Amino acid sequence: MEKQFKRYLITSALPYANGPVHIGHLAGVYVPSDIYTRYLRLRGREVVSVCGSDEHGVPITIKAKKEGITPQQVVDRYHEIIKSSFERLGIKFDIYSRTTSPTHYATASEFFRKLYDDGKFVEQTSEQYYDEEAKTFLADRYIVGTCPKCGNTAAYGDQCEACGSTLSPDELIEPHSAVSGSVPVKRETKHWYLPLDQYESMLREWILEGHKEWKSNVYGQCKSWLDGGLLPRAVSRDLDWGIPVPVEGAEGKVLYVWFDAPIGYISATKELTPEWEKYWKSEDTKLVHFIGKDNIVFHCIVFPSMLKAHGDYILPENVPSNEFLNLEGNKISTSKNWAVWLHEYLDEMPGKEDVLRYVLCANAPETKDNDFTWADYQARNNNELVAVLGNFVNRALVLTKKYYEGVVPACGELNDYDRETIAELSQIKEALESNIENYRFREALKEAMNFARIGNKYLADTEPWKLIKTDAERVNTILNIALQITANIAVAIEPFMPFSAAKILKMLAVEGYDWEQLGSMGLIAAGHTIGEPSLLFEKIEDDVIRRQLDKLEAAKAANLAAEVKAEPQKEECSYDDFQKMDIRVSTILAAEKVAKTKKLLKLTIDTGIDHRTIVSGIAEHFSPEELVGKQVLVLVNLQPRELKGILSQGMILMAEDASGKLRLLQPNEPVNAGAMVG
RNA sequence: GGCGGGAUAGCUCAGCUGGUCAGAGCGCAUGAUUCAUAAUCAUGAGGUCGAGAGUUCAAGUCUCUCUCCCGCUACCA
Repeated sequence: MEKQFKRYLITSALPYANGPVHIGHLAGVYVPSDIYTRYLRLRGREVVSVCGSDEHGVPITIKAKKEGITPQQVVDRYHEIIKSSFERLGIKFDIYSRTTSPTHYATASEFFRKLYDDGKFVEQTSEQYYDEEAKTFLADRYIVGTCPKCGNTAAYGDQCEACGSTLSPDELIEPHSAVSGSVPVKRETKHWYLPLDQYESMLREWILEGHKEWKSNVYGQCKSWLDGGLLPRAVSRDLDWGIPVPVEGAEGKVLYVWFDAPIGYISATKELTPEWEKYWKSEDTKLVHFIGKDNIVFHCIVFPSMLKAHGDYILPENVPSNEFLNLEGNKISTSKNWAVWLHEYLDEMPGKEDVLRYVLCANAPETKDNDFTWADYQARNNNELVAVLGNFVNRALVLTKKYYEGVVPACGELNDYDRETIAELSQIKEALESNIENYRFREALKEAMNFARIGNKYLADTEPWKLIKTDAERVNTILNIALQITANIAVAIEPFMPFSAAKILKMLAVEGYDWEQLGSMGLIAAGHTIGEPSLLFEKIEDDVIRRQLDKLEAAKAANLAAEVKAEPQKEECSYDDFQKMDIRVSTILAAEKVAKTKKLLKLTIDTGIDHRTIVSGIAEHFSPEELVGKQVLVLVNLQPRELKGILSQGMILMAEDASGKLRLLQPNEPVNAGAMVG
């Protein structure tokens, strides 16, 4: 039941244009998709690979505001950096477009309009915060106020960056607009929703029944969502940065970024070729989305629903999705500058494009999160690329130079060992193909390297440097085979390491080959003169690695310094204000975890005034047992609030250090419960 | 808390529908070798396959419970 496809359409997740691309993006998405695409091209398949910058969404507007420039300037800057660094690494898309392109505006608008006209959306009016002064609706991110948890006065409506809490604007104390500073009011606004629930049975059948071969992480994630039941999702936002909703009376509204971004794949194809429809609308096209695990739901649930709602489009045949790559044991973080940025790598490590491609593929997070370390990078370069691959190519070429002045000797009669070696090569070809076609690039790369391993073994076993003195005739055959293997390597590694493949071809002074020629012993004709040998890879010394590690250390130190910096003093308050707060020393009498929560503890405390219940989000910091009997400071006259159905009457006071750890505040010696603090 | 993914030699990982599946690469040790970027080739690791129980003639491979890591999710005052 394996389907036959006439052509391939490969998409790679659109990088978000609020920062450059780092090794995590590469290992997760772009290196695999490039390998796959190059392989298909080598095989002569009809293939189109599209990508582009995702340039809408709130974070970009925030970044622009922060830097005092326009969103367009932000995306222009990063689009250029991303695009050129991809090119320099040899990530070769047929088109790298962007979602601010006119074609995309038109395509996304038409797409929305078609769904709208066909009645595929549900319209719903809800209350959202509105800034009357700036005359604009406010995204959660644009509402600033005091964090109800940690007291940070600069918490955002969706999150407090000081304590990491996820918030909603309703929770903020004294919310005000980040745009004008005025107090936002709630106002009704209309939005369009895509009723995902209507596509549930289609998705179930398509994924759960039809695509059991998908990677377990992808399949599992989809199943989880489908089993949980799908809800309608809003496809529009009140924002002025994005593609305007193409409907009467929708002024000030734009397409929500996740709705417009995947359509970017379609727009890019449109820009590339007038024949774009045959890629998107014929059943004999194999559509493959390369993404990271954070994108599974959009590409497997949401986008397919959109495509289905539209009606004309095919659905992806597979959605190979990688896990995350860590860096030196820590999560890669853009905001903490804990990353290896591609454009910086290219500047600092010139000529080492393939080394990075190799390491990222060999250590790709295909089944679970993986760790990138510079020590591993160095080891793989020195022990694998230099010692196995580079060395073999060098041996074959230097021997040819030495014994035949660079003229390829003729192949004589083969002996059994020759035939065995050659047979092994075709076996590798098959393994290589099946691994790539099943998106197992790590394994495939290992197979490609086996060409060089076999070559090294062949030379060691046949010992031409000895035979040259006794049986020069035999050496002709040996070196001919060694050179054929070298040419084979150029073909086998091209998808993974295109620069090195080209370098080998140049040293052999030959043009390129087709994938189908892989395994052949007739790639180089006898009598052909090869070019000058040079080193394919060079050893990387410790000091180079040291510099990269130092750079990371510096980033870490800078971070720490920034974190330790105390929050600025809050606004002055009067003595009366302070007096309003009734803080008491209290004793914890009992503590238990609140069912179905991870962070909440239900505490029974003796305030001296009474025994009461407080629910506190500290379960990740303290076990119930260790709290019982402890004295703590409690704000007892805080307005009670219901949490998980339990009425919480007060707040335990805590101190939080830079790492986010909580500490209890206690009197230095026990005092009676109910003692006033002030 | 719910859900998903992961846990296999020092390191990075293969092991599909249960019975040569206890493996590969790197590191390490010993030997061989010198054409080659002190590169290569051969041999070796005795890892209770996260823990425990179960199904089976037979379990990394299936079932259950538990632990730890990573995500997603949840009304973190």
